[in-house]
Amino acid sequence: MKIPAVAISRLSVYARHLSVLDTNGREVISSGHLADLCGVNPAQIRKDLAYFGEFGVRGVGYYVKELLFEIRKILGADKQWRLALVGAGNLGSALLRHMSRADRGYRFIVAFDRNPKRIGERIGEVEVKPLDAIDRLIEALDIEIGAIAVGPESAQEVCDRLIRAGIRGILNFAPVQIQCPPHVSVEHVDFTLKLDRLCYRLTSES
Amino acid sequence: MKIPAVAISRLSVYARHLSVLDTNGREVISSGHLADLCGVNPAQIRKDLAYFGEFGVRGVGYYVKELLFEIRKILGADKQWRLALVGAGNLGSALLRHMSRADRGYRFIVAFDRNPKRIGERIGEVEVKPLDAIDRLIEALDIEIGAIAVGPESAQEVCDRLIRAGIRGILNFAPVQIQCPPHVSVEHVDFTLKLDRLCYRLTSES
DNA sequence: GTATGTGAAACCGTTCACAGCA
DNA sequence: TGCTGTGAACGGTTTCACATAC
Repeated sequence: MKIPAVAISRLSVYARHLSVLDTNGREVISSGHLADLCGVNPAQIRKDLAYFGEFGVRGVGYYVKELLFEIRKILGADKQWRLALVGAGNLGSALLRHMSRADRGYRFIVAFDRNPKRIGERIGEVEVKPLDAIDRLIEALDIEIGAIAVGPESAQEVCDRLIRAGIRGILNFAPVQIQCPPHVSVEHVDFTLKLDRLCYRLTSES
Repeated sequence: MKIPAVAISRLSVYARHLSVLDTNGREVISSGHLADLCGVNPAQIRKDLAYFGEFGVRGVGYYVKELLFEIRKILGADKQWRLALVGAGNLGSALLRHMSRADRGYRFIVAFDRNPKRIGERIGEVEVKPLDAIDRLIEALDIEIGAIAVGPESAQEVCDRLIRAGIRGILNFAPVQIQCPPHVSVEHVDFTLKLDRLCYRLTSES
């Protein structure tokens, strides 16, 4: 069955709120209450969950711990993912430092950069390696996801290189669309598009 | 007429490609060719443009310079927007440095931070001010958009403060939904949601 | 002939409303 | 009684197909 990508993002949001609820000692929650917290329709939550099975108890609701566990399993968040960063500039190094103190399921293992001055530098918990090391290290370090934080002009080249090295998941921060074979998944993160949207609304609504 | 937000983001993408085409000296382009470049359906481009008027010539296509100009006008990208950053940590300072060398229509004018150690520091082209200065400076500096790059626990408070100071557009990098009155527009940028999506696909497609 | 602009059709995601079960 | 799970209705976006204009 085909599951919409937005539904997956909503599951992440549900998981975040469930995690807080669990920490607060809450044991059971209804779709209605969770929907209020997440700002969505109750039926939406039930439909999203129905893609994957039946996790609730009729007349009662969902057991917080159990549902959180199940959603984590669905999302693949029940393991540690090993990431590599390409491009240790402003954005890239911010990512490294940001994630090094995150207790989540994501861990940057290594970073690559073109600039010789940065090679050998330590940022957060990782060391910066030259681009040529990609082919060797991606496999040796068992990296599963590549984050691209280089300029738009070299994003495609870096992408090709990562794929050649065996990467199947790419998080692209460069403001360009990237071409990939179908066995590779790409997610594009581009806050300038969001900024443009904001400005459009500020322009048109006044 | 109600225009879908995704349509606006597509206009941004069209504009990017048109800009490159223009630089390369291209004068005319058809929806079919532009669609190939942008990875969308040709009818999609025509429909998106039709929300705002008629910009093409039948049998010919679109004049690149003219269409680019019109889209920029629609998006409100024909002016310089004045931004303020709240939260000059890893992500925040990366944003400042990143945007200070961007020749786009966005300019960070000032940054705010809670941490006394950071007050007075200069990052990129702006100086870090204390949070209390928000109320006064947002108006004095004629800031139109606030970017929130603080932790999830203080995002809502910062948001309220910005709105009280007169901000009508917010770019939220904190991984929480934010409550706002209807006259304020918010865009949420959250790469961890994208990362979760990636992991879901890597998990389920194997 | 060629490519736009646009009603109609197809598609997809969301919400409703209620049957089913604790 | 109360809340989940789900078929059906709804609403919105994308794509098709063709009339229209250069």
